[in-house]
Amino acid sequence: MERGRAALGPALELVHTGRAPTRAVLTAELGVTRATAGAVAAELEALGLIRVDARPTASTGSQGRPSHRLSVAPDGPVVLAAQIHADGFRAALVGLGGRMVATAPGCMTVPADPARIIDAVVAAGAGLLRETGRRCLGAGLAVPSAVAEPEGTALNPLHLSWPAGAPVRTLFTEALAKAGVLGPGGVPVPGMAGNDVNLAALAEHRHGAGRGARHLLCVATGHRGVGGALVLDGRLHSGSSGLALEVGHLTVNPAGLPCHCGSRGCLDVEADPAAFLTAAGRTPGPDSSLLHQATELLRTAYDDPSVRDAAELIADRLGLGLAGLVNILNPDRIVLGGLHRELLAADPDRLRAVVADRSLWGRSGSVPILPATLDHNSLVGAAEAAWQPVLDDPLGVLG
Amino acid sequence: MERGRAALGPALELVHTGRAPTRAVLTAELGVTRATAGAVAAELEALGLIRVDARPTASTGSQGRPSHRLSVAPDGPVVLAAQIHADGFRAALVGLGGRMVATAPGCMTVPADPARIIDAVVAAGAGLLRETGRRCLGAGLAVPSAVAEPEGTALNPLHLSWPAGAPVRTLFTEALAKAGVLGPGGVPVPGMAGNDVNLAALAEHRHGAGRGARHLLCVATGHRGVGGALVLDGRLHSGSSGLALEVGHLTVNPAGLPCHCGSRGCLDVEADPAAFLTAAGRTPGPDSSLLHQATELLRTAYDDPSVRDAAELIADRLGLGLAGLVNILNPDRIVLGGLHRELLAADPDRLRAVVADRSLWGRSGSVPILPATLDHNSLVGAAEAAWQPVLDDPLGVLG
DNA sequence: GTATTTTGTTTAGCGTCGGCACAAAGTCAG
DNA sequence: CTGACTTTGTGCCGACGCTAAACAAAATAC
Repeated sequence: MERGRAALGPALELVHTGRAPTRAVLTAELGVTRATAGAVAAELEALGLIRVDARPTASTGSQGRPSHRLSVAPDGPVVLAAQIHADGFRAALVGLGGRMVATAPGCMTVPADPARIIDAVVAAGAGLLRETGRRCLGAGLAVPSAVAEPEGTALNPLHLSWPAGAPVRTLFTEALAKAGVLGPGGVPVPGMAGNDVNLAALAEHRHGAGRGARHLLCVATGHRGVGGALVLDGRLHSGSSGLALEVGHLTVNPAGLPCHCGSRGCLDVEADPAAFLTAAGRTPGPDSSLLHQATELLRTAYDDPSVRDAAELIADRLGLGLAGLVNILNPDRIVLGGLHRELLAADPDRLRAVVADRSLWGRSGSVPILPATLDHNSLVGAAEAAWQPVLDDPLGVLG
Repeated sequence: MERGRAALGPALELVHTGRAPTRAVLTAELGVTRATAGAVAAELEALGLIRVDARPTASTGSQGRPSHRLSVAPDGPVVLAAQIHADGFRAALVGLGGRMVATAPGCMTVPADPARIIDAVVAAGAGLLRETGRRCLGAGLAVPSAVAEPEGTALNPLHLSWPAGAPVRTLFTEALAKAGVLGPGGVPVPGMAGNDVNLAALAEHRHGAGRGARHLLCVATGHRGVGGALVLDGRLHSGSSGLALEVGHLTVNPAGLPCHCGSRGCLDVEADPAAFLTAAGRTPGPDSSLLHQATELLRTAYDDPSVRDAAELIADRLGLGLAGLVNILNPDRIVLGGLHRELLAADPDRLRAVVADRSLWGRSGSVPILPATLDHNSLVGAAEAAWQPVLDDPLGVLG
């Protein structure tokens, strides 16, 4: 009776990522018959997740009956996405397709303990849900720290002056229950928590510069330190305990600065915004503005030789680290975020040349290196994590 | 009518890896009903791949009807496995379960060009097939070089004095056709080719020290250089073009020896058998005996302070490299082969301590590091690669 | 010896999907 | 404008592959 139950998840993911604009291509992508694809689309529409245009698309030039366009339901359910960073937090409602429906930024003038700030960001999200009246199907939280699995604890939330091992997922889930954020069936939605760079990589893979990549490597800075993430065949690879891609301690300058990890010349201290500012002869400001300060300097004063030299120095070190990662992971695309995105924009060729030169197989076809393209990609990534159960089994969540 | 088609592959893999000793646990592992599991087992038995014991197992102590044991068919079909290394080649027939049915070693006194030696090893394998009269379902070849995908070319067969880019998979497939190695339907079997360490990792994961690991990292030496491999959720991760886990150029000694990659202090030149022999004050012999020479020295003269010191030096460097990999890959187990296996055996605690100390989260639960346990694991791994199509879809190959 | 537990088999039933025919809605050729 | 063609969407049927449930078999437990 209900046709196409197994294909329901894959079909939703295709529409979600914009790879199934019509039922015809959905049929081809799923490898099923038109009958099944039609039933799948009807089912997803009945669930309120996608929309099938009543009018066929305007003439495409090709002959044959025109297809009806598929798209995510514009006022379908959403997920609650939250991000905490050094200078504040941000809550948002995100629909399918990575569509940001509503956002609420928040400041944090004094460092707060994990429970307080997580409560605050959830309260902001719950407010958005009340204002918009949207159904909520899940919730995701991005934090600037490695998050251990399956415990859901933040292992190194250094930039938030939190205690190591803060149980962020539990706190998030409890805050959601307290705030009355209910999912299908009236039960509180479970909270997902993850590292911000990991989640940003997921977002870039689904909706940004990483679309279509099979093995996507992302490297990005916040204010301090360098983070990495890897998406393999569409799934985030976070290692056996969530701690993979801690790339900050690759050695990129053997005679460099000592690092808190015990070694010296780590990527973390040699290629982050603070390192760039120092190299350019500038005095780094407070931690919570390093990224902004570095980015502005790079954008406005690139003609200044000291800035240019510093940019090239940092780019060379980053290139060395990326080359090491290419030798180990062999990705087919690299996306850079934070300061590294700006370094790439300032001089794309230099960085690419260093990576090609220092990676073993660089000569025989180098890896494309692209800047991140999404605004708030960690936030969208938190939403992706929250959507994942729905994408895996729509009926299991909504049935 | 034909019951259990989707579960056929998973079921075969369970029996193949020894995780389904009876139909009862097969039922549980597959998550199907007893009826389906019984039909699946019957189908696999009819295909000649597994055997269902006629007599029930001896009393197990637990009550209830005793189960009939499942095992791989002792005289079922085989695959042709081949390995080429610096001092010769080896051909074998390998059945399901990693059972070596017949082997034929071969020497190579003078360096030969790829086509000649591949022809020779295939001829040896074809001879074994004629002698034993076994059905052949596939063929796999292990070479000491990165193998590019999808081209199937050997990119750095340095130890074989082959030209870089030798099309080993094509040569292998052609040799199989020439030698008349036929599969089901009388068509020549296709040849698979892969890096020896990669294939060894696959073998250790299925039948050796890596059994049950979710994310398995293998690191091993041959005579020169260091190789790595990663098995993720049971599948070999060889990157987007087959070049992943080229771990030989991690920096482990910033002030160390220059490497042909342009850097200095790479794992390749700092932690291979030649480096160990030099550190111990011994004169390295010819390339094709370095591993043997180093292993013997380590086994017989570990009381000699110079040997012990050298072993500890190399182990420390290896530990540094492994720690870097742990930070990036976060595996839940590490298996070491070649000289590294012996270093681990000589002093297990030292290596584990270095890795725990230098990896970021070592304190909160360090990664188990184990020695490889299979003889000829690259050869068995080549067989695993050849079996893969059968494990994925038995009917597609045999139906 | 009977009850209980666990395993294996048979049968019936049903859900899900492919195949096919048909309808719908456009372009193309004359 | 009309008819042929192409492509998309839908309804119906049948087959395949599974579950469920009852039954049978073979051991242990009391």
